[in-house]
Amino acid sequence: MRDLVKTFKALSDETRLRMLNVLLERECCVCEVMQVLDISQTRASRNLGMLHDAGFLKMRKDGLWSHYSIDYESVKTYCPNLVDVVKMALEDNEEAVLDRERLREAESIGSACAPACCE
Amino acid sequence: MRDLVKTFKALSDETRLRMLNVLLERECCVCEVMQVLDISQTRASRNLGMLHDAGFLKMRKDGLWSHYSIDYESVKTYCPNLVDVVKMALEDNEEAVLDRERLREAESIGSACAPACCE
DNA sequence: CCCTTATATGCGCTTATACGCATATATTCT
DNA sequence: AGAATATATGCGTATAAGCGCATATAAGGG
Repeated sequence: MRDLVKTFKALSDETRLRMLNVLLERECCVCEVMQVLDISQTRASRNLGMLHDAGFLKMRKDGLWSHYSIDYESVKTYCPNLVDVVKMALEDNEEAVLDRERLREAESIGSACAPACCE
Repeated sequence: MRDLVKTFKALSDETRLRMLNVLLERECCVCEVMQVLDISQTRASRNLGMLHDAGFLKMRKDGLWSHYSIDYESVKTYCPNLVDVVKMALEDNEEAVLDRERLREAESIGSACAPACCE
């Protein structure tokens, strides 16, 4: 029960929903997330950490960068379809669409952070 | 986005998850919920109100009693399967099973509150 | 009309959450 | 080794959440 509460707490914050939204598109490093969502480094790191701690994300260290991505296996074993619920709910959401656009722009003009981050 | 946050906030509390658990069995009035979950009247009323406000429950007034039940239509239009996720997650949960047992006991020996409540 | 019962709510308190600032840690490059 | 960059974290603070107490509201019964 405590784990289930933790799961939903992780989802009950706008910043973290916006993060899941962009990570559902593709893996991102912390500095990409902070630039796409236009939030501080502290805020990006803390909230990505919370989503990771709640089992929604997996993390991959690569040099200076921490790459976060949806951990489909972990989430599925706990709450089937929960990530899909978020995805569907944000599909047509105005702010979520804008964030996904900003993510694509970052891709087309090179990575949001240092070039070495996303090659 | 704000609505989605509100939806998940409603689910990120143990009391409210326990409430959904028993209401997934059947409609209950406030005094039944407070007795099955062994919580105060204030707490029962407030948290049922929050779940109602978030669109998870519908309310039916009948004399002195307020009967709450899952509002499948409302929830489905907003977040398909979200209530099912909760139901599945709590299916084998120890505390949730105990609450459902207490609910059934209340049924077998008459309603938890005044007899007129659940005829 | 008063009393009882069920439910809702204003208020105050306690605890939890979210965040920025500054700093620590870790890695790469020179 | 020292500088630069990316990320994590301790601390203080502002805001929100949860709850109990007392009280308000509302419906029924005597």
